[in-house]
Amino acid sequence: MDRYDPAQIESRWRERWETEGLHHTDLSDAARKCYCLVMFSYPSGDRLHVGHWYSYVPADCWARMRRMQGWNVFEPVGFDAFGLPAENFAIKHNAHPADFTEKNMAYMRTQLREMGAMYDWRREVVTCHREYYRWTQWLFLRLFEAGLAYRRKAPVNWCPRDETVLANEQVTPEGTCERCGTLVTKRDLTQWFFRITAYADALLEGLDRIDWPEKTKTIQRNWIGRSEGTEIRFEVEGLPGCALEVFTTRPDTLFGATYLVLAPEHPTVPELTTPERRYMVEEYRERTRRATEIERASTVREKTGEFTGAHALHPLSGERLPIWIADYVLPSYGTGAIMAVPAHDQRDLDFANAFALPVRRVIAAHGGPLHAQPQGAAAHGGGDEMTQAEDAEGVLIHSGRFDGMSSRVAMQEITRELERLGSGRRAVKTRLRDWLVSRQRYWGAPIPIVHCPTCGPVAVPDAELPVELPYDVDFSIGGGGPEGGGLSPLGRSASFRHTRCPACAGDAERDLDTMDTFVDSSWYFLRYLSPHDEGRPFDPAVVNTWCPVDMYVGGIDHAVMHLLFARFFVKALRDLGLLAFDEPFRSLRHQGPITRGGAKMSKRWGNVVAPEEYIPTYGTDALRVYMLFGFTFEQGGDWEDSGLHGASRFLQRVWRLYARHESLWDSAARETEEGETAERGAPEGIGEEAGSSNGDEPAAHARRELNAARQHAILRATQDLERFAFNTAISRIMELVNAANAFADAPRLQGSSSVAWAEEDRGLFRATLKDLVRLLAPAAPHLAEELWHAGGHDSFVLDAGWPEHDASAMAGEEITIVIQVDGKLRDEMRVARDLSEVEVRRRALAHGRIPETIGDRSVARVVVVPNRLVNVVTRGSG
RNA sequence: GCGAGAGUGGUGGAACUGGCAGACACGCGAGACUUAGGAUCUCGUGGCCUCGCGCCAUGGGGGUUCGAGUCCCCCCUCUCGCACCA
Repeated sequence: MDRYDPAQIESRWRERWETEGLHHTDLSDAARKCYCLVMFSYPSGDRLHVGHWYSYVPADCWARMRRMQGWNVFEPVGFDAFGLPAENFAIKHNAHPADFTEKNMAYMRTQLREMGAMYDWRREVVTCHREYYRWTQWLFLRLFEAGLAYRRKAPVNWCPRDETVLANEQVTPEGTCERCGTLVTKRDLTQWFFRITAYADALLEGLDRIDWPEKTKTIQRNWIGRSEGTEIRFEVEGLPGCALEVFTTRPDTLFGATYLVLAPEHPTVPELTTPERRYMVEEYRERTRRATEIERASTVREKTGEFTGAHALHPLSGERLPIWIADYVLPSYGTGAIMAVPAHDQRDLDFANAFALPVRRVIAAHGGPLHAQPQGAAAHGGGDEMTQAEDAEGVLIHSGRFDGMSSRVAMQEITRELERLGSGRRAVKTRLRDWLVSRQRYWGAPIPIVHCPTCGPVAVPDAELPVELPYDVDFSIGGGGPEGGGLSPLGRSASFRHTRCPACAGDAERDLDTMDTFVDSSWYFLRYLSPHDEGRPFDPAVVNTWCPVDMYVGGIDHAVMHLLFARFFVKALRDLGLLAFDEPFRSLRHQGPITRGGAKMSKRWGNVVAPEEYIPTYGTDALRVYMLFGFTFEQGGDWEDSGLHGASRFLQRVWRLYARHESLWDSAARETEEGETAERGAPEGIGEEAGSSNGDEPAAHARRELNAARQHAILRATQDLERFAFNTAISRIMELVNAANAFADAPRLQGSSSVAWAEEDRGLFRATLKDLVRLLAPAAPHLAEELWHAGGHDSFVLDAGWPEHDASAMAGEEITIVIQVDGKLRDEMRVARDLSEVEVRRRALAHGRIPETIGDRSVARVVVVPNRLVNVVTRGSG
């Protein structure tokens, strides 16, 4: 064996794997199927850097172990090729997104190949290809038919820079565009939505059945934001037939309501505003409209609002309640109107204090005396203004016949009473809004709808799909968007725009918007299973056996958005009878971010670490090992060249280990086929009675040590890989390398060549080398392949099976037991593993300096932790 | 503000249900081999000191326990999520 030359080894094996189709998965065999998926790449203009590798390499490492364990692993790859960044990049560089995307993907493919992952390239999926988006459109139409895709005019998020609407999920908590960072504004536009809110409960329920990080589930639960409460109807005084609906989660505080507040945008506001209040109200509404999301969402801001002049009538007490508008009530949540209970809601209290509105306590602390506070004691003007709302549940007071009830009971009783009067009902509200899917941009799948002046929106017949995205279109930004008198790019193409109505054959116009790219990525994992099927989006037979995806790896930045949308899609398709399962991703893992100089890698900062820079000198395997060993998977960390250097040194050390014992290792395959003992965990002389056969105690001892290291490595590396603890898995393998070197360098072998060793040593050592190369294979597949073949094997290491842990081989192992006296480490002793507690205790008390340490104190207690330690507890000195 | 998670050597990071804190590495130091070393190998490497089977050490302070990085309470710092959601 020559020097370790990764460049040469790696390209050679990658070619062999490719030509032999080693990574092609036979999907007809689903008996032990394992669908391992990574979030596919986005060819936006940046090439893949080590940050991308950091989700792909660990996923591949895990998948390789699964494959070696005998699973039929499917690991596909593809491109999320539509989308704004690609389009913006193309505009900036005066290119066409289609051309530029193809070019970019071509480069990324070579990058991905260099990574040495087990991708089945025959099943690549590219979302911007007509063969794919045809089915995206087809699926859109199924949702349309089912009423799950609909058009509606609504205030929507508008990104002025990208000139398109955005889904709520694409607006950051700061109110900026998730893609470009521009402040998002609101516009009233007619847009396409997917009715994801209809699946709020299903989306919540499904979370309990999937193996996802708790954090991610929490984020989704919060995003969905389900709350149960009561909708209450308030008649407006003097306006018969005009009633306001409010939503509250605290119907028990109904008698504490002292005014109502509507969102400024509430549609009833103009109708009920009195003439003398109209000017102020209109002005306030205008001011609100101009305010940005951030300004409005700020909780530290002073409360503002205006009185409408109108009054509502309390449904149970008949009391007159003033109706206000204020921007602390959001138009998009609940009914856009609230009953204000200042005594028991901080926001209402702040508002009441700002505008001198009355405060009435109606909930007393549990167990406290009823009517403890005289009516109006805390009311405004009483001198001692209430500043802290009492939002805890308790017992009702000042609530008529509901007095004395607990909040819990009163919620039900009051709701029941309102239902009886026809003034209310139980209701469930969610924070989740319907998913806005139309985009006023070019680079996406056209929405397959035709707008006919007589028939309205009509589906394009399936047979006419795809509605092809025209190539020759002016997709520049600057039209001003739908409100600026401009048209979305597709509108600028007359040939695209004008068509015939599929229903009445009259002149009609195509929908001019394209779909959000999250639609593309909501079903790509289904398409991977039959990417070339021309008759349907996916093959139900294959999809229903291979899904859900067994392991999905990607960043937590998609906790809402992609991961929520894909779940919705699968649930909707299940209900449409197209799928037999309803959760797409059974297990999910998030990698942490890889930074450089503490900052996220980006072209802008000029801190991108390109794999190509390192592969020629260090090799792919070193890069892979560094990615796996140098960080905690879920945490990520800062890139350090020195870490890569260390990983490379480790691989060199492995190489030298095999090179030094080349002659011995060379015969590994043959020896194994002879069915000798090496394959089993405990060759002759390893067991408890070891050494008795030839009386060579040091030799037997050395063999026991090596075998123990070997078994530990197998056990721990396997466990660690399974739980995505790649860094510790690699460290177990390093320990085994160290142990193997120590064994071979032992003085008793007098530096003799390993082929000259005793048969027992040779057998064990060969078996160890054989296990080692296989343990290493998921992390460093090229090197492992090379070594495997150097060991005389003809098959690929991927098909060599996974080393099996042999517990019996560890039985005779000698271990160290720590002896403490009163919790302090005082000595240690070597005993056989699993020695009885009684015996361990007896020996510990007599061991070395222990009796001396105990002195004349009496032993109160002896704690024995099996195979770990003994703690002698004394009872003071005598 | 609410919720979740995290604070461990010079660095990355280990430590399963409480059981030798710092595995495995990087870096550093000393030595060996070398014409040379940014190669390789060996040894050492948390702090302190009176250099001992010594003492102190897992953000700080209390507690439970034979025993606490791990469990409980209080505080500090950082990260993330939510943030007028009625």
